[in-house]
Amino acid sequence: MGRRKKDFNTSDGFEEWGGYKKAKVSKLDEQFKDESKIVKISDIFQGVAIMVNGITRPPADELKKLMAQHGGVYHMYQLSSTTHIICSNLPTVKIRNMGTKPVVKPAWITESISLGKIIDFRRYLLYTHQSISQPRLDFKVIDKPSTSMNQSTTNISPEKSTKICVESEVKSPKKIEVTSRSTKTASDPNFLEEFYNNSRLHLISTLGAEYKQLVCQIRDKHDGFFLGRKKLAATRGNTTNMQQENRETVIMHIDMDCFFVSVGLKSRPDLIGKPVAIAHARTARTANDNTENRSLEFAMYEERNGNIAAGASRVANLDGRASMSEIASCSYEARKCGVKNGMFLGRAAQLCPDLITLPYDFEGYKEVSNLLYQTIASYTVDIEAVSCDEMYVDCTEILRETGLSVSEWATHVRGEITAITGCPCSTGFGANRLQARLATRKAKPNGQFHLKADIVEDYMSDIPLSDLPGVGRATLAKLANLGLTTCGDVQISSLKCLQSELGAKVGETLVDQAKGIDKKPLNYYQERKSISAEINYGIRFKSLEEFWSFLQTLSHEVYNRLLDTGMRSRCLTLKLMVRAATAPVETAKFLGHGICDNLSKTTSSNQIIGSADVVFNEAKVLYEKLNAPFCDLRGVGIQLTKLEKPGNVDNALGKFLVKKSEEAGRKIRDISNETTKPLVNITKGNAHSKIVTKKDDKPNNTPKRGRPKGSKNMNKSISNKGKKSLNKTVQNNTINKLFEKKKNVFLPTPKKMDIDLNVLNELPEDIRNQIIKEYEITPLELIQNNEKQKSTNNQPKRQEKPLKPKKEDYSPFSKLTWEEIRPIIKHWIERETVPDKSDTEMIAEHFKKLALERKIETLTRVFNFLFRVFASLDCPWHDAYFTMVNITQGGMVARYGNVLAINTNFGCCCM
DNA sequence: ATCCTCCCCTAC
DNA sequence: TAAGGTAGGGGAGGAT
Ligand SMILES: Nc1ccn([C@H]2C[C@H](O)[C@@H](COP(=O)(O)OP(=O)(O)OP(=O)(O)O)O2)c(=O)n1
Ligand SMILES: [Mg+2]
Ligand SMILES: [Mg+2]
Repeated sequence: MGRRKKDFNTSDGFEEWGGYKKAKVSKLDEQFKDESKIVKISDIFQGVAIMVNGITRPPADELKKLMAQHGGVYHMYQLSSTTHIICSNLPTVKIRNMGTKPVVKPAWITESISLGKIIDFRRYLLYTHQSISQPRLDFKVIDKPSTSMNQSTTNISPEKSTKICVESEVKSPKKIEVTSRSTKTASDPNFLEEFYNNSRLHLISTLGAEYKQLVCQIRDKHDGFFLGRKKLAATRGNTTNMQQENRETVIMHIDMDCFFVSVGLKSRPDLIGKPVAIAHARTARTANDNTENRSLEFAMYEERNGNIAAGASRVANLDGRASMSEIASCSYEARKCGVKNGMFLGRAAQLCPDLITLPYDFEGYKEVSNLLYQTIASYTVDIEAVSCDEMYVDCTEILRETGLSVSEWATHVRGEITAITGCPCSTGFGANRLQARLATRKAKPNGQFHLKADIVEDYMSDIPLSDLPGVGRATLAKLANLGLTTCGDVQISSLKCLQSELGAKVGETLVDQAKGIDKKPLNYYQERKSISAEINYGIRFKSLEEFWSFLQTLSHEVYNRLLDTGMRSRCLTLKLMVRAATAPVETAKFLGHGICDNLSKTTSSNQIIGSADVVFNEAKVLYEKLNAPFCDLRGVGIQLTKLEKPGNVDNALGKFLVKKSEEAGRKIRDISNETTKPLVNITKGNAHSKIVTKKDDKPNNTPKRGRPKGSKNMNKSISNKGKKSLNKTVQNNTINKLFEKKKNVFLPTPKKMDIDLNVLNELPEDIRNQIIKEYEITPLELIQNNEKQKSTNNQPKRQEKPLKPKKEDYSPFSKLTWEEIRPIIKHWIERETVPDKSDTEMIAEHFKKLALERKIETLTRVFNFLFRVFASLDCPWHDAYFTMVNITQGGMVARYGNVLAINTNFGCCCM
């Protein structure tokens, strides 16, 4: 308060900032080596910038008044072209957002400032620098829990800060050296690879995804002969049961018992029957005490999660030396003491002092998974993969053909799996997936159970809600608030009440579930809707460059995964975990993310993402928008959505081409929604079998593509691990190859056009649509067929994918001349009552490309034609025209910095 | 009404 | 020390 200052004061201790504003980031750390400067900055403690780029919330005047009320000092401060308001010297600063919109946050404020929310800025210290490439200012926060300086772990550059902290408190620089040497963070060059080699969650995610993919492939390639099933039927030797009519659908759920542990015990039979857990840490106590960082974080954790953790806190009773290594899986003996999968080892050891830990064996898990799936696939392909140790199986056919009872079948298949894998498993049976899963729960460990229809109702009422799939801790807490703990409780409560608490959908499914009803059929073809890579461990960036570098690595990773799936994406989301404002800088768990706010931001251009560089640049832009200081990042992820098969890009166009050939012209969208059902029918249907055979005759057009260089491959894949016992189940070479082949596992088998398109046209409409989808017949292909076989061989798609990803977007038009495209467009407008947005955009993208290629004359002809034709159409078409004009002009501006003269005046209401 | 964005929740 | 990933379902609330 001793400081009186005027607006726009650039002296007064703030010169330091002026000094930094020209500094390049790379030079910053160097500057901070001069510790006197740091101290000086710290003198400006409790400063807060409220204004960014001329927008102040609350309004400057009000802020000024507030400052006066609280005895603080108010400055307005100009730096570069940006104005900041600084409020400083306040023991307490609380500001209520009085504006009409949420505050435009300074970069370093991680709390969200919603309307009316009061923010406590007390703890912030502030300094700033200007980053190299960005015109905007970047801030860092220096956390300052108490008024005295000695506590503040100045967060300048971690090495610096640690040093300062330690010197003032512990005076043991030696320790620091040790820590900084052995600490490997995401900033290190090979972090990602090493992380993936050690991440169980990464392993089970990718493995699970591979099996989902594999099931699709097996189904596509399968010849309908199931060796296991045949053998089993033969041993039965009778066919009497086959005559049993109308057998009801029987769903089986099968799941390995404490999967990781069981695999581990294969090489440690001496530990069978003992409480065992799989974790990275060997012991439950760490060498160093970390009480200091933990107490605050744990307190915050309880505060944030207390309501839902309900006494079962993850961090309960943990002290400074309890291991926070996570238990991936624990044996049933350990579970008796209350140990659970996912629990921290330290906590588990408290519950179960005799707990024995075993290390991971990733290769072993892959091997057993593979054998599990192979075994089941020798009986049926009606499989929905759930994860690497678990699946749903429609057993109706098996039971019918072998004439076994459910329990006989269960005994048989469990015996076989146990024999082959060396690991126990459990199976549950029921009329739907829910019943099957609940049956498995009862069966475990190493058992089987059939939840029969006549007892379902009774059975359900005693089931705790926590057993229901989809009901987790948050839902459970809400239900507990309503006084509900069992399915029986839910059975007698009102739908309305549940829905208002849980939401419409969840409430509805819960009511069904409580009665044992599950309307969701098994899904054999699980289509990817998103692809992502995220790392929330080891994220500690010391400079912006480090972050950029990591972001680039991650961009490549996620883009490579996209290539692996053979899909394209139009939408990118950046996901950040940012240290919560009051959370300690050092996390309780070593290199963990600690307590964070989760932020995400999505692109909206809707353009196809054509390269890893595009991913990187988009992610960069999004990061800037999220306003999170790199030093507070604790997790980074990139997610790609709006996925489409290259065939589907055309599908947009395909829509009208398909519609064209079926005069009815019904909504195609339905097809894509019910991808599974019709396919099943087709597989069984007569009309289709011919085509299936054809397809199988010629499986070899599969483009081979390797992973671009840097990608890790260690953790990957369904390998030929399970070979040794394979002959037992050998039945079908094609299928076994799928299991062995690690290559192509990710690829959706590009089924080659070997179908006579004329035959296709004679099929019933829904089947035809399905085939078109399944075979990825591109409109281009259809076009070519329809318009007299142009050049069937130069399919541009797919082949461009390999090692060097092409930058430019794929367009089915790219190989066509305007003369060839014109009749297509004519056809389009004749057949469609209303233009489809994606069709419009696809066409427009082609024109944009022409602009970028400086094909001005062509463009002129194009738009003359379009204008003439579209003029006679109604407003939706005019809109489509404008869309095309706009997108094309985008290309013009990019190439020439100027627009092309195009007639846009239809003299119509929509203008 | 319907879509989009930014979350939160759940499962393995 | 520790390796807290990945995908889908769904809701709130604003934009259209
Ligand atoms: N929080 C978790 C949950 C699971 N897994 C891994 C290890 C498990 O062994 C495997 C399979 O998960 P399950 O849910 O099937 O659990 P288990 O197989 O271990 O035990 P259960 O007998 O209950 O199936 O996934 C994990 O790493 N972390
Ligand atoms: Mg299991
Ligand atoms: Mg499982």
